[in-house]
Amino acid sequence: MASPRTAVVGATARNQVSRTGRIASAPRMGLAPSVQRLPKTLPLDEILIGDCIAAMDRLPASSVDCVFADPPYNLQLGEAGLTRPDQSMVDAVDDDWDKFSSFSAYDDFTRAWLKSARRVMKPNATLWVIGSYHNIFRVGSALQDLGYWILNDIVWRKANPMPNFRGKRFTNAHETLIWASRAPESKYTFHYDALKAGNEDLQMRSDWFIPLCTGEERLKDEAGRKVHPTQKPEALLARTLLAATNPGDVVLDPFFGTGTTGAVAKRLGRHFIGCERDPTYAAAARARIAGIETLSSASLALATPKRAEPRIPFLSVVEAGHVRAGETLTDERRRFRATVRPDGQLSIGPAMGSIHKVGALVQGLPACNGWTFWHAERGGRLVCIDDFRTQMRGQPGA
Amino acid sequence: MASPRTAVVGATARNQVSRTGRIASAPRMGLAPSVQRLPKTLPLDEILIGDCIAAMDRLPASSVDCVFADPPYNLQLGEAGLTRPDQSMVDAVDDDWDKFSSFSAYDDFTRAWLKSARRVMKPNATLWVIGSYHNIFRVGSALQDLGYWILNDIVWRKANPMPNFRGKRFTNAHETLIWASRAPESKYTFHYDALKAGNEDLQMRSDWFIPLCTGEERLKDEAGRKVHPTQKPEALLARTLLAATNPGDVVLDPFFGTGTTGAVAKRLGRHFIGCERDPTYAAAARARIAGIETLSSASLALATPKRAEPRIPFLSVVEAGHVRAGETLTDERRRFRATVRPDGQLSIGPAMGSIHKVGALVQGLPACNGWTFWHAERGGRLVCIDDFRTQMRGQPGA
DNA sequence: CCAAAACGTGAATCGGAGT
DNA sequence: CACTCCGATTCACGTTTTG
Repeated sequence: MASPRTAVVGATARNQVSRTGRIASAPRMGLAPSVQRLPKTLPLDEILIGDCIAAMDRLPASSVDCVFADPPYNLQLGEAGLTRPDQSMVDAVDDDWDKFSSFSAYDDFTRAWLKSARRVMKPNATLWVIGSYHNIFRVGSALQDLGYWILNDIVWRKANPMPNFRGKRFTNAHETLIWASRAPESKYTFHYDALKAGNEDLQMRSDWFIPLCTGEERLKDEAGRKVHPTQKPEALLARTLLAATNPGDVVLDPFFGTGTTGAVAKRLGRHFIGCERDPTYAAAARARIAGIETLSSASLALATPKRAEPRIPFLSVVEAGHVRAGETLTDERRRFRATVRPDGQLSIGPAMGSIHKVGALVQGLPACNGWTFWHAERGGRLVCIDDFRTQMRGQPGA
Repeated sequence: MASPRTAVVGATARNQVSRTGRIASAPRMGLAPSVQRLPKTLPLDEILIGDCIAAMDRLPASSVDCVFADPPYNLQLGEAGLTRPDQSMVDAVDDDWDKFSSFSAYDDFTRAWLKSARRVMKPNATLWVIGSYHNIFRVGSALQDLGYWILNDIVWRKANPMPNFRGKRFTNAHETLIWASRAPESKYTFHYDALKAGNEDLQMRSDWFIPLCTGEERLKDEAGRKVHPTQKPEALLARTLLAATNPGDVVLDPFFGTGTTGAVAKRLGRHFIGCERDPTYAAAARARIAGIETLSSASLALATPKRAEPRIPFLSVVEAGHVRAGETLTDERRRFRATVRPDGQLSIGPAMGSIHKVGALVQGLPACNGWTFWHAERGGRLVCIDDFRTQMRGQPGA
């Protein structure tokens, strides 16, 4: 999948970034959000304090490559609180930021931030949202209504979920992420090959098994209390960013919290822009991210997908002498035979055409990849003509 | 959880049912739906031909214990069709019943049938709906808006999903079920202990690993073609009905199709009411259900699901921190060295790939089990990376 | 007759560059 | 924008055919 190199604003922003990942970012002067000026350059690797909708509305349009959002879940917990079997209290999410008066109010909020985010996204950008059954259906519907195009829903299967203490329901052992492009026609980034290779050469599925954020990774204050109630595991963010962004890309997180998106983005050589209303969360995030080191560019380099490699015409393979004009090619099982012409076409009887056309013709199929279909005899063995192409690609200047 | 014994109409209906599962049902005379009379008794273990909304509106209020619904998904597939890598065509769901002109039209349809179903449900009844990312967010939002109370969202993880043939997305390897009670105050049925006992004494989680409906179970016509494009596996229905209904309960399925709900209900000693528009589907369902025998009440207590052996990708081992990105792995004799990448691939010089591919490459072999070949240094000793995988398998739910 | 290989298939929102 | 052409792309099962 090609990265969206053509988006003008984003390309400009990225070109300001040095190879080391250090960039000259727009100064933040501690002004209240309402009087901050429209930034001429993107506030890269910064945390914008204040309401995320206002903050996003001040960013230039079409300027970020990806959005990761972990919005309030609109949990509808009773007043009484939940107790464990030993009568201890469960530290539930009861923060003010998770209070909405109704589904309608939550919908208004959801549509507003999704709309603001969409303006800031480049045409080929994608967005991730995570949620639970309390809010994810509202979010998904809003996404579709606003013109986003859902690419996958992803299930984060928790290795160690909180049990259901009352025995009244199934253990709530997963959360849902929605991955969507800005529009149906977006040419989004997806590192299919890298994900497949990291999954023992099988396609990565829509169900991911990842532990909760606990232990060392979980941010705690001086008293040992968790700083944020819903801190997400870095592994989850890492998989999303590895899949859907390139090194140097800009990732926007409207609900930055304690900065997991920023931490992972920095480690993986991506840039982030965070919005966070709570200065305490933002301060924790800033300190956390300062301690992160970017991995070496060597370990971040992506495998080049086949379709991005330079195109080599079959004629060049003939011209280079790997295959000779007049020679006969066959398929792997020697069922069909065709003759190589000096102009790089194949002929079989009166029919003539490209390696693909003739391959399709003899098999009676609508299409065929001639590179993998046709073989030449070399020392008594059949060699796929794609091997010659691979060989030529290895040569500099090919 | 108490079963809804108090609901008056349902109790009456249930008392008419003999122990054998044979019941004296209201006569169906092949009348068109519009002239059928309001049944005085529930049409138990019957299939009502025609539009499900009209059919449900003719049933008495507060009369069923559970609803299972597999509505149209509103897939929005392109004109072109999808080909597999071998150029054969994918047999897509292109039936008329899955065609809607817009999200708005689909929403209207969804709200209408959910509203009709809710009237027929007893106060303590629950409803299951299955869907994919195409429709499930619309369904979930509508549920919430109509006053249903979501209890869980359940992920059906498919053992053998269709792959993504173009390498453009994550393999769509799951579907989502929503389980909701009629209202927040419903005292619904949930067989917590039975499910736990059938799950190696662990609480049943919200992610279920179940194979597709294939082989013998899949209904075929004389020509060997599948009768229905989206027949659901009986194992899926069995788990929902075992969890949320009691023997003798009445289960309503507004989109009966080829009758999986009816077949499983009968086998498990529950009653069904099916609505189906297509007489061909209904006829197939009727024949299918006639061949089902109800299990003995003794064996009903034992029906339990199995847990699958987890496959753990190397990426998960990296994400879990057992192996660090950037770390060097070697073989047992320290002849070869490779670097771990954050996406779960290994790299060695310019070459890169899965643990298996790179293991094969350095040894010059056609294949290699990377799990047993590669080792990490831990406290001066080499530890096989397979040990980390074994460690992770110990986690419940993996 | 048995083992191995080949074949069929499942709710799918599944190109992109060049002309 | 429409059209042409290159050429990349699949996993787990169950069934059927081949050796």
